[in-house]
Amino acid sequence: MLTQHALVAHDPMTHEPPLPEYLRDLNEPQRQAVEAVDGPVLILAGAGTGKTRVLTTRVAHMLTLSKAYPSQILAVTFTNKAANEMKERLEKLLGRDVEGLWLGTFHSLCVRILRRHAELAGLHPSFTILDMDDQLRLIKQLMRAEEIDEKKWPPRVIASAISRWKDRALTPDKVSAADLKVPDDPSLLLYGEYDARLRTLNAVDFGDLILKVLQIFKEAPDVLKEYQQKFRYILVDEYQDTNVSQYLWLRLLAMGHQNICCVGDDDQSIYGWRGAEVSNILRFEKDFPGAFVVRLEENYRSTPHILGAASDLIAHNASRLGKTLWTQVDQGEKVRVQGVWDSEEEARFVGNQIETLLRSGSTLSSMAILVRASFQTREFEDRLMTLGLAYRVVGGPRFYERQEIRDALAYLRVVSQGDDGVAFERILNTPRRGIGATTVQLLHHYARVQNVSLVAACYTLLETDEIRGKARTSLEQLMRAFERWRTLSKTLPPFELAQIVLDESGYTAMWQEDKSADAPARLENLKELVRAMADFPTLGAFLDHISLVMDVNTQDEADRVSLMTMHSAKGLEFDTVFLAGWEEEIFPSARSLKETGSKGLEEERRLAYVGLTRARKRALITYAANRRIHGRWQSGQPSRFIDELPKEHVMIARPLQQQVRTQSSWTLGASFSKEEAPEFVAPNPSAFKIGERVFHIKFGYGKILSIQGDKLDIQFEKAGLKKVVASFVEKP
DNA sequence: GGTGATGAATTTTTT
DNA sequence: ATTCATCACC
Repeated sequence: MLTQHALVAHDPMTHEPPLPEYLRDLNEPQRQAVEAVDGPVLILAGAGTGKTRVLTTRVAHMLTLSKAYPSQILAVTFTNKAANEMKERLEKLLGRDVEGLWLGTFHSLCVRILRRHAELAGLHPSFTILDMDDQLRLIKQLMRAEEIDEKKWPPRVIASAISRWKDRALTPDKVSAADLKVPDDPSLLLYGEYDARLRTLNAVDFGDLILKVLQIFKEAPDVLKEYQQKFRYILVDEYQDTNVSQYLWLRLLAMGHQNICCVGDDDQSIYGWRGAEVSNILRFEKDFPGAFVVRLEENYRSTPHILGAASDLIAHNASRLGKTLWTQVDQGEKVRVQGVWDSEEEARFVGNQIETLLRSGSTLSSMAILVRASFQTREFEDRLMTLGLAYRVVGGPRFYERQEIRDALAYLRVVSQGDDGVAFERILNTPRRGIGATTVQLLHHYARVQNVSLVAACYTLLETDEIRGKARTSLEQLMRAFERWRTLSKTLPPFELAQIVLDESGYTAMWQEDKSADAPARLENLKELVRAMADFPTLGAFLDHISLVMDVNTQDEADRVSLMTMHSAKGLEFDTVFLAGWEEEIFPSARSLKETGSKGLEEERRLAYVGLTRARKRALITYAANRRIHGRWQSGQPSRFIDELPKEHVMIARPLQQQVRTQSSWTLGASFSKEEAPEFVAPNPSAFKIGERVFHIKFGYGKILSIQGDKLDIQFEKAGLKKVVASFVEKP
């Protein structure tokens, strides 16, 4: 079925069968992991040990040996990014396109299966997929109907409880009321109602995608058998991140042949809070007796100092399988720890370090600032902006989660699926067309009583006199518009239809008339949405795509510093990594400790491990004595993780003290008393003098009028008087 | 039914 | 500090 010529190189010196070329570049454990094609295999792949390479090579190997057709291989990842990367690298390895491989996220693969067998799960194949925002709306509605106090039971908390149950494959009937800690906890009641509501809406949420397929596998043995036979080989990436449902799903599929290969790293399990079970990877050998376990421990990414620091840190965790990363590269720099006065100074310090590195020839894109929580990126953004350094925030608010995009999509969902009540309600009165809460309530009431969709209720009630006045005319107009758009959708390409819908509905006009500062950006986003739709043949295909891929691929090649949380940094690497905000309460996060205790602490520590191991050459940890939280200044202590770092791999600098402080304002932690003097650049005092002639990259030549710290007032010859940052001007 | 003011609560991480 | 919800008033 396949030719091997291109991939096999003969070695005339030995009598061994020739080794395919792709195998020769692997180290011994990697090669073992690739060649153990049959039976259960667990690959414990430490950070930077060539995990993706092993996975892709393994698939290539199976195809080369004609072990299976592409369509008989199931490869599961957690993110769409990982799936795409795997596909690209596989095709590069094989030198051709691979068609028919079942490669994707758990969720996207489940959609594919579920669309095919929807009726078996009590769904129509056109079911819609709700995202978190939809879920929350729905739960709020149910809570209002039940008159449950939203203050006492925040809908977000209820939603997350439901999701956790689904992660653990617990349907409402399997949860016992005794599991609830507080007696009047309405979560379980709402879970039941929520699921019932989803059924009438012909909708599923993310958790359901796995759960419904699981249900089909259990209730329809012939369907399960079909897939068991179809997928002769199963590969799973990031196995430490699987939840119980996903685990059960995999077990059912692998039950017969046991040809399942899971790759993961228990030390990088950082998604316990959304249902991931480290125990899945810890007990793999019990689940699949006789499993072949390989450890990938040779690290190709970081220096020994970085690995040493990370290894000692993670050794403080009790529940782990244990690995020792090693590397052949030279020592390099020690991991540095720097205390600063407050979060503003932290941003200044990191900014200065970046500039220093730039001067020594580093690029911006070789650096990243990693934080615990996304709100921490803000101060760095401000600082980088001031310094005129290009940056990119990775994993921030995502394109398809923006309000205007979700509104636009709601219109399209109603056009595509006339009975999508969630979407319909969203845009019923957006833009304002005089359909207020009273009317919506009326529609809801009727829909619930008659057990029909919101849209159907709308049609029926329009035939009566229940709705009058402005609401009536608006509603009639809207329904007619939808019918027209629906007709158009049969002939027009999706992006043209979208443009018409947005214009005729008055949605575009709504933002055009909006005078707020972000209105132009929103209009731009809407244009971008229409552009993105051009790649899709049908509206349905587009909607399915975006409900799973909530982000747009931005292939931004520009040279920028990356700014992100440690969670979103997983899988990435940079020459230099700044690890900011290593303070108690922040990192480890107080909330994490409060909610899950020592288990939470271990997960935080793994997060620290992930953060550190992102660095190839340099890691610089900072902590601030003071930080503004919710607008209030609060003081903090250095993170316990700093104390856990081994002295031989770390250099702890004396905290920077930019201004004179009273002794009470800043006490050195016990571990910071015996340090060497800071050897890095402190925020540089201005090297300029008043009256000096300087050059600014944007404003040209000018004369310094006054100096305040690192800020200069300069009278530019062409640009006039400006206040600029000292680091941005130079002596001519 | 819409608008604007006031007051409270919020912040981990995301497929 | 910002955002969100509720309430009084148009």
